[in-house]
Order: sequence, then C-alpha cells, then structure tokens
Amino acid sequence: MKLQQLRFLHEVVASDLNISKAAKNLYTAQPGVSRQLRALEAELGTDLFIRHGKNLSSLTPAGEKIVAAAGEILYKINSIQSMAQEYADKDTGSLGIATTHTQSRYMLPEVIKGFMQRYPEVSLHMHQGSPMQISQLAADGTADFAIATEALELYGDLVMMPCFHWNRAILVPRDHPLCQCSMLTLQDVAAHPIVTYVYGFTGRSKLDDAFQNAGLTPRVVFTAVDADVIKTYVRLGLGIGIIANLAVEARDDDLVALDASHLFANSTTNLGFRRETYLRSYMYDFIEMFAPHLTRDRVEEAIRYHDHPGETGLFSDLQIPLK
Amino acid sequence: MKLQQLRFLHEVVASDLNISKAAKNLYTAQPGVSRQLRALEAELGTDLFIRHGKNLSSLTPAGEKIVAAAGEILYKINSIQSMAQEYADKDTGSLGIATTHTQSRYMLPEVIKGFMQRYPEVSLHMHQGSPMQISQLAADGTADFAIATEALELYGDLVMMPCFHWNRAILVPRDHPLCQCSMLTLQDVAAHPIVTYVYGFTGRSKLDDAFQNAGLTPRVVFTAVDADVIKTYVRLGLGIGIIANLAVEARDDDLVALDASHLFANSTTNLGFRRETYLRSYMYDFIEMFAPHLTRDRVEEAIRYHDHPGETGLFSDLQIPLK
DNA sequence: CCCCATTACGTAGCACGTAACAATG
DNA sequence: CATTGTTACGTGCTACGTAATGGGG
Repeated sequence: MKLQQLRFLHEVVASDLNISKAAKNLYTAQPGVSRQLRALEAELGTDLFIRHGKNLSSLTPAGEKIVAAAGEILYKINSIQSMAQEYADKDTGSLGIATTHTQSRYMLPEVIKGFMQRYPEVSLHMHQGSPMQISQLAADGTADFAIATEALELYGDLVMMPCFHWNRAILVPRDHPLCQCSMLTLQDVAAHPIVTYVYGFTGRSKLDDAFQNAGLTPRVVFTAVDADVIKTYVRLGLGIGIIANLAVEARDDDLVALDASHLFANSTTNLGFRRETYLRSYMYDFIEMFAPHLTRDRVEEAIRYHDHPGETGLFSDLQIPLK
Repeated sequence: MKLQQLRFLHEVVASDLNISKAAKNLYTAQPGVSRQLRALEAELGTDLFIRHGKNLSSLTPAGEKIVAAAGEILYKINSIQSMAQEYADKDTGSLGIATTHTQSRYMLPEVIKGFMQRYPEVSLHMHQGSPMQISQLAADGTADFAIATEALELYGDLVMMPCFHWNRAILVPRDHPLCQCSMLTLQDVAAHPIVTYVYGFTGRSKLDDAFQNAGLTPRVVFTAVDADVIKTYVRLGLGIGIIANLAVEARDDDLVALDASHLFANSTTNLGFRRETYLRSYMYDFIEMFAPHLTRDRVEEAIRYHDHPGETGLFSDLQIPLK
C-alpha cells in the first residue's frame, strides 16, 4: 500500500467518483490514477468501487470504511509535516481561517494586523462563508480554524471555545423617533420595520427568540448576511437596523446606534478546530490574540476536555470578558 | 513522504535506535534504512535523531512527536487491511490473544476449540506473559486482545470489558485436617503454610487484601505463576494451595478442593483491546464465545463509552454471570 | 458523439542491494 | 578491532506520461 494510492482514493471520492477530475486536481495523468486504484483494490483483495460499465457509480461498504480511514491517515500525514515545520522554524507556515463576514470585517482586522506583524512568514488564508460552510471547512481540514457565532456546535468533532460575548445595537437615522426613547423596549422596536441578518447568521436566532418570548412578531422587511448592507438600507430609510454592536463603527456617525443589550440574550462568538489538528505555536498565539483569555494552557485543556467531556468543567465557571 | 519511511522510523525506534538491528527486523539492507531516514529528515526539514558520531543516541523533540504520529498511521494502515479482508472474506484472517497461564490453560481451551471449528481459516496466535506484558502487547498492537484479571486497567487506552467473576478454592490433600471444617474461615486457612500465585498474577492482590483486612499474616511458603505448579507442590505436602476455582479440574481428584468464595472478594477477568483496533466479525464472535453477555452491540457500546466516559453507565448496572 | 475509464508502451526516477569507507567505543 | 552508520555505484522495479482502445449515456 502506498500513500499516493490513499491520496488518489481520497481525491477521487472528493471529486464525485470522477477519476478524470481527480487526476486534474492532483496535477497528474488520469491513467495513473486509474491504475493505482486498481492496484490498491488488487492488493486489498476487495473492490472499493461499484462500477457500472466504465463509470464509478458508488463506493462498496468496504470502500466507505477504507476511504474514511484513508482520510484520517492523510490528515495525520499533514500533522507530521506541521510538527516538523514547527521545530524547523516556529515562525513560518500557513494559517487558514474560515469565518463569516461579520468577524472578518469587524473583529478580525486588527487581530490579523497584529498577527501579520508578529509572524510575517506565516501565510494567511481567509475563507468566507455561512456558519455551516465554515464549520465544514474546519471539519474537513481545509481551514485550521472556524470562527463564528452560530452552527459550530453542530459539529461534534470540532473543539469549540468561547471567545467573547456580544449583543446588538439598533441603528436608526439621526432624526428617527426612537432616538427620543430613554429606555428602549422590545415593543418600541417591533413597532418599526426591521432590517437585519438572514436566519442562521450572526446570532439571528437569539434575536428571533427575544421577540417570540415577548409575544411580538416584528416586521422584518429586509435581511442580509452582513452589516454593511444592512447599514446601507437603513440609510435609505427602509427601516431600523438591528446589528451586532461590534459592527458599529465611528464612521457611521450619520446614523445613531442605540444600545439594545438589555433586550436580547448575549451571543457568543466561538472558535473551533478539529481535535486532531496539530496546533502550531503561532496558532496558539493567534487564538490568544483573538481572545486573550484563551491561553495555550486553556486551549490544551479544552482539547483534553473534548476527549473526555464531563471530567472537568473548563468553561462552565469561566468568566469570559464582554468585549 | 513514503509509508516505508514511517515503517523504517518506527522500527528503528523499536530497535533501540539501532539501524542495523531495525534493518534486520525489516528483512532489508541497512544502508537503505539509513538513507530513507535521512531522506525523511531532509524532506521534513528537521532532524529526528540526535547523532553522536555515527550512532543515534536519542530522538529530538520533533522526532518524539513524529514517531508517535507515525505509529498511529501505521496502525491505521493495518486497520485498512483488516477492513478489506473483512469484506473479502469474513472468515479468514488472524487473531492474536495475549493472556496469562491461568486463562490459556483453564478458561480458553474450550472456547478456542469452538472458535477454531467455527473459523478454521483464522490463524490463532497466543502470547503468554505477565499481566503487564499482556497489556503492553495489546496496547502496541502486537496482539488483538489481552485477557487477564490484573493490570489491564492500568492502560487507559485499552477498552476493557468484564468477562466473568471467579473466586478461589483451597486445595488440600485428602487426609488434611481442613477437610473436617464445616465452614472454612480465614483463621483456619492462615494456620497452615500456603502455596499460591506470585504477586501481580491471577487476582493475588484480592487474596492479600482479605488477609490484611482480617489482621492476619499468612505464611506463604511458595509462589508460582500457574496453578499446575501450585498443585504439584500441594501434592508434595508443602502446604495448602489457594488457586482460582476455575483452575480446579476433575482429574485433580487425589486432592480436595474446598470452596473459599466466602473468604475472598470476587476477582473479575477482563478482556481488553486498543480502542482503534478494527474488530473483525470473527473477533466479535470470539468475545461472545468467551463471555456470552458481551454481544456485538455491547462491545460497540463499550467502545463508545471508552471515548466518552460518563455518558452512559454501561457496565455499572450490568449483571455479569458468575461462572 | 462526447466523456470516461482501461490497456499498451516507453521512459525516467528511485528504492534497494552490494561494496567500500569512516568513525566510535 | 568490532560494531555501526554513511557514501558510492549499479540495477531492476515501478510509477508516470503519452497514445491508443473500448464502453456507456
């Protein structure tokens, strides 16, 4: 058995059982891939693919299991390379971050600026997508870290760590009647048309919960995945904006941001990564730059905790700074 | 990176950092091993070994980590082969069992006889040793299963399952005064010289506990690792034997076996295996033949439990049949 | 008729073995 | 001086690329 055979196998599966496409992705000739797969099947003594004529139609049960195992092996091979690089040169390597618009636009820039100054030799790769896509990227190893508020907890094999809490602000034009309210209520808010996030993004669920618990049905007239778009439509007078307070910037001074922390439950931004990921020291540093309470020790503890939940109450009594 | 490089690396470490010895074990020429290791180091960009002159003296920190990862990879490669064979032919393969004399001599014969009839194409390999050695063999993958009463619990990465309880019998010559006792007490037993197991074998610890709790210091005049030897010395009149009741056979009728279950705490024989082991279906069958309550479902549950202890109380309320 | 996998064939690279060499205890 | 690791060199295997072939949708 050769490692390349496992790579080929893995890539063919990832390419929808299309050998030609897989060969292209692997920058190699297609007959080689075909032959190596047959060689692997011959060596193992069992078919991995069900073939209809000349096309691969699906995996055999054996194939399913073996593909899974092959994936783990390839992942560990990467880990070995990371480990080696760590000792060869702690300050060079790459870091892949999958995150949402909100994070990459408002929370990450200053962190990344600092990180790039500290580690100029680390090449950064940002992947942007929905919370579900982000989790997937981290789970399959395309990205090292996933940073998001939602959905991360749905992936049980990601080690997840709370980074900070945040809440919401109501964004209105300067002359809006809501500016007169001394203490905003949910009723006040629900009385106006609302512009906010699409469901599944940036803590939108907490927002819906609050209105539902109060027996209110807000009139959401427009949704977007990012605060920039929301602000634009608030400026157009389409409605009042409800955005993450961390998305409020000084240059938005043509609008008024009213604190709404008392109206909604806090949302927590999490950072997640595969438990098997070998964390380079600059990765630990990145985490700590992003969330100062997540020291290397704490992160390692979280990894252990992920292996054996229930043994330690790591984050249950942890005071997370509200940013 | 090539799989062989990892194999070479693994074997060199297992051969006390002696490349020549490793090459011999791998049935290959020594310069090849040397060159592949250097190639691996070159590719990874970091030394794995600390060399003093021409000798490898130790692993670098990077080497330590990478050797560990390589071991896991090689283990998974074996798993893949097992999986393939499972689907190619469910009834052929091999099964390595590491166990103690007591088990292999008294408990396993009939199980193995049945197993060999059911699976004539499975080649059986028995490894005998001390409980510590047995656990080690299972932990490093040399054997698939470890079966023992002691020490298995010391290896946290072994999935351990209770198979059956047993207790002890007092073995005396026919004309021995203890035969007159209607109800044996620890005092009665402690009054005579004792022949029993070496410490660390076959539940010896439970035996010592019982005497100590009763404030007695028995006079142990001879210890052995197996009941056959103990019986021999009882026949010579050296003392009374205390052995596992499961080691009492019909052909021992020149001696008298007195039940001592009420004097000592039960011991439990366990079967353990590495959590990562891919269990062939005949392996599940073997387990069930050995301990009928350990059905495939129960075993799979135990594996999950091993991953996430505390989530389910698998064996806490399980009635284990006393054999 | 296009797409795709397989077979055929030639080549270049590389892993391995033998042999010679160097260094250490 | 014996043991051990490295370097040198030759060879055979094999993985890969190009080209041709065959089968399905």
